[in-house]
Amino acid sequence: MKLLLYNRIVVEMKVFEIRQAFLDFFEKRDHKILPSSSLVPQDDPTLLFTNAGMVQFKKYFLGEITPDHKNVATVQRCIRAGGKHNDLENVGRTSRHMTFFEMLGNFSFGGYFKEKAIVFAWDFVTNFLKIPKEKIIATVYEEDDEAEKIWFRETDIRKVVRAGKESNFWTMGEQGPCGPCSELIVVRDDIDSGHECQEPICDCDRFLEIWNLVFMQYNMRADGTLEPLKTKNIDTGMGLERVSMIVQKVPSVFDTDVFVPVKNAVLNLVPEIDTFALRVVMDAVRCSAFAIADGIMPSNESRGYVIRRIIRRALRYSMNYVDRPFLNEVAKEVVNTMSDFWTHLVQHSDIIQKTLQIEEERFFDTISRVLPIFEKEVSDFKKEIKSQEFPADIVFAFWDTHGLPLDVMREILSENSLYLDDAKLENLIESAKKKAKKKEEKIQIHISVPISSETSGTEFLGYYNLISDAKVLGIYLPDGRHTDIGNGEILVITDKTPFYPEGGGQVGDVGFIRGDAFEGYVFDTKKVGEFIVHKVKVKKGNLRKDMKVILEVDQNHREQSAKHHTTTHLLHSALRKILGTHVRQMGSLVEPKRLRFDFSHPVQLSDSDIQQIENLVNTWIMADYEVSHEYMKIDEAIRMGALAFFGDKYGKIVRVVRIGDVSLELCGGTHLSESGEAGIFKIVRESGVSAGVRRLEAIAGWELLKYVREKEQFISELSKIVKVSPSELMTRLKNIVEENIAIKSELESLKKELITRTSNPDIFDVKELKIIFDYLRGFSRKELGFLTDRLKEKFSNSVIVLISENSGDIDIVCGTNSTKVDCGDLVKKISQFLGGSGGGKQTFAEGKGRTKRGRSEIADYIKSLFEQI
RNA sequence: GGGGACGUAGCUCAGUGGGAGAGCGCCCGGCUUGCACCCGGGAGGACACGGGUUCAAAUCCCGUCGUCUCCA
Repeated sequence: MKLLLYNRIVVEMKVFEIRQAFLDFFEKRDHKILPSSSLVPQDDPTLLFTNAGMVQFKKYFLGEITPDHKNVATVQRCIRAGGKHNDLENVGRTSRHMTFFEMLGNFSFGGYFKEKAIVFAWDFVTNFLKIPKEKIIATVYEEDDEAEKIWFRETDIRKVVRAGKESNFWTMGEQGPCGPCSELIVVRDDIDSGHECQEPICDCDRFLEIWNLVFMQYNMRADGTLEPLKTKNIDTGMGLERVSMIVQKVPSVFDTDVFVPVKNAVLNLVPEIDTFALRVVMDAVRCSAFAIADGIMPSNESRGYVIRRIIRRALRYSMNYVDRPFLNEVAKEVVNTMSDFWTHLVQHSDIIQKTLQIEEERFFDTISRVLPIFEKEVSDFKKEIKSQEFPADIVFAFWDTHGLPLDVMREILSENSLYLDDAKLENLIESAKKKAKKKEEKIQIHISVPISSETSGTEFLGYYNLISDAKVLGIYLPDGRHTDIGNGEILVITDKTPFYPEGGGQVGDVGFIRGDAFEGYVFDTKKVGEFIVHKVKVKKGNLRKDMKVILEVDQNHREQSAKHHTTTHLLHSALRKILGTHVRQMGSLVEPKRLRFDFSHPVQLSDSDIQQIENLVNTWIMADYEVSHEYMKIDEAIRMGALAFFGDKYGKIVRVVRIGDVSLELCGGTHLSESGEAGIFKIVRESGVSAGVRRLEAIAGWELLKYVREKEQFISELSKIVKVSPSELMTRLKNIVEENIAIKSELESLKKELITRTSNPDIFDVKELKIIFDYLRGFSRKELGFLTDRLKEKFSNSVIVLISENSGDIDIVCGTNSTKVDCGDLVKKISQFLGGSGGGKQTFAEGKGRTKRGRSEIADYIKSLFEQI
């Protein structure tokens, strides 16, 4: 679509227009336009990032959820870095690779199939994007005759090529929905790849895959055989930047109009930057800006670590041109240019910049700290050793321990005409990876319950009841083995139970189990599959299968857990309100004693942050909101704005807990009925889990009263000890510490004075040496050392031996200013003579004796040592 | 979740079992008045915290806290 402006200038379609044209095209053809999902896959713990348009529809393809619309189209934000699809190392090297990109996709769940999908694609690409027909080649799976026929019958394409499984058979995983696919490839005559290309699939830039149409028609069974699907699906994906590059006739994706202002921003800040680094920088800023907007903070774990690596890679390649943070400035321009469509970027603009800046500073800090140490290591190595091979383990240590980029070290080595054995380095890295992978094997309890039609799981009654009767379905030993009669410590499964099993961060309930002549204490509850397992300590009698029992939850335990669970939700909301919506739950623990909450946040919380958060949570507690829950479809819950987080495995229907109008969260836990029951709430500890993740510990309700009382008692005991009122405690303690330091130093100088005055040594002349010996009481080694120095100054060519009885110990110190005597040996002998041990260096040594001997006896011994020589 | 490193003077750090150190900065005195002036003298330390091993620990071991870093 070319627009004629001012009669002369021809303007190509902008990225914004291409995106819009795509959505309009499919909307007119009976597709529902849906928004992009987050870069964090919401219901797929196996996936690091959303890496394709189909990710949010996976459950539709698997048939787990029936979609509201048969045909849909989206523009999906995607990251391909880490995991199966990893383009990170290609970025910068080609004209088309990026870690972040937008994917245009049309989907059909049991609606249309191959024919329509192919016709839609051809129509859009040739008639709307006006890509010349003669430049387009289609590929089909080698066994898919049908697709090939459709291409020739329904379109005027010139060339269709058959290809193998590798490129043209799509699978979701080891098993599940799969099928052949067909790709649209654009031949770029303008590019000379410099080699013979294997048309049309080649790694170079000459043949550009722009659109992949997947025809999902089989289900792959675990054994690898294919069975036809009842409902066939369409899943397509077209890279927006790639297709824009063709439409706009520019050499790379980085030359399309969305990148031009970003490029100018970079060149403005770093004019000398090379093309490679420029591309890496543009990609990294775009990727990290979108990631941060979706709550992914750079960190040392999981997807946050991938973002950190992307940012660091950009800094690494640009550090030859710039030595200060600048990505955060570039990010401004990214937000500007991308927010015409991605409006959510604007509201996260501040946090994107701040996070990038912190991350950049961290990188430069690390480099400027560690690089000189490495350089010194290299120059030391060159001085001492003749080999040209620099030890791989040193390079490894600098990378592993200090995060110094490997290729930066390689550069330094080659500048110093040293080389590195890459295989050795690779070995070290591999073994470190293996070491990190090794997980502690948890003892897995394998419990098999005879599945009959009436027992497909344990019914949970605990949202409404704390006491219930139940029938025992199975009894197991702690290691999971089946047993019929239980005593001692056992695991009990019943048909129904009021006991809440550990889940969603909340610990399992405790309580009592009673039956005919039987009593037991439930000390923990867990979930295994669909069954709830009670861990029971038997107190009286035996438990048998099929026995009727009464299960009663410990009310205090449950209530106090509920206080902490409800306040956890309030805390979560308060954090997002006060710190920002970048706050994401990273972990949670709810127990009667306290709650612990981990969340993403780049910096330490200030005292004022903590106070504001506490105030807000307490305001909400005192407002006494109703806490209600309802069941709904997951997509409905998310549409309502419920907080749902990665890591939980949600089913089709989810439970949503609502607290007034301040919190809405997916949760299966047990809660209060009104927020006011929490009483009062306080954060008691703030700490860091890893970079980018903070941890708060807090308590509420009765536990908080207990906590306050403990603190109060602590202070009152403290004031009793120092004998002042609590209000004066601070000044008093400060004074005591200061006094203590002053007294210590005064005592030291007094002791020095005292020992100088007290000492009255014997002096013996033996073979031109002066042996100076004294036996004192009540002085420590430190003072003996001081006196030794004094005597050394006074007498040249002397050996000083000082002994002091000091609270039961016999301390020996020896010093000399003669080179003919070794004090270490001397003290060893003397201390052995006195039944102890000691040692030191030539000019100074010390030791300890255990048996007392008279002054003259020791003096004679010392003299005899010198006379022997 | 697992691995590695670090924490010493205001700052940057050295010190791998034997007496707490250097450079810069600071204070005092002198020499000078050309740009990191120079010379002499001085102050400043719970060696992160707690426990252990040892005749002896900044140093070795365990734990806690804080910071950095690699991997899944």
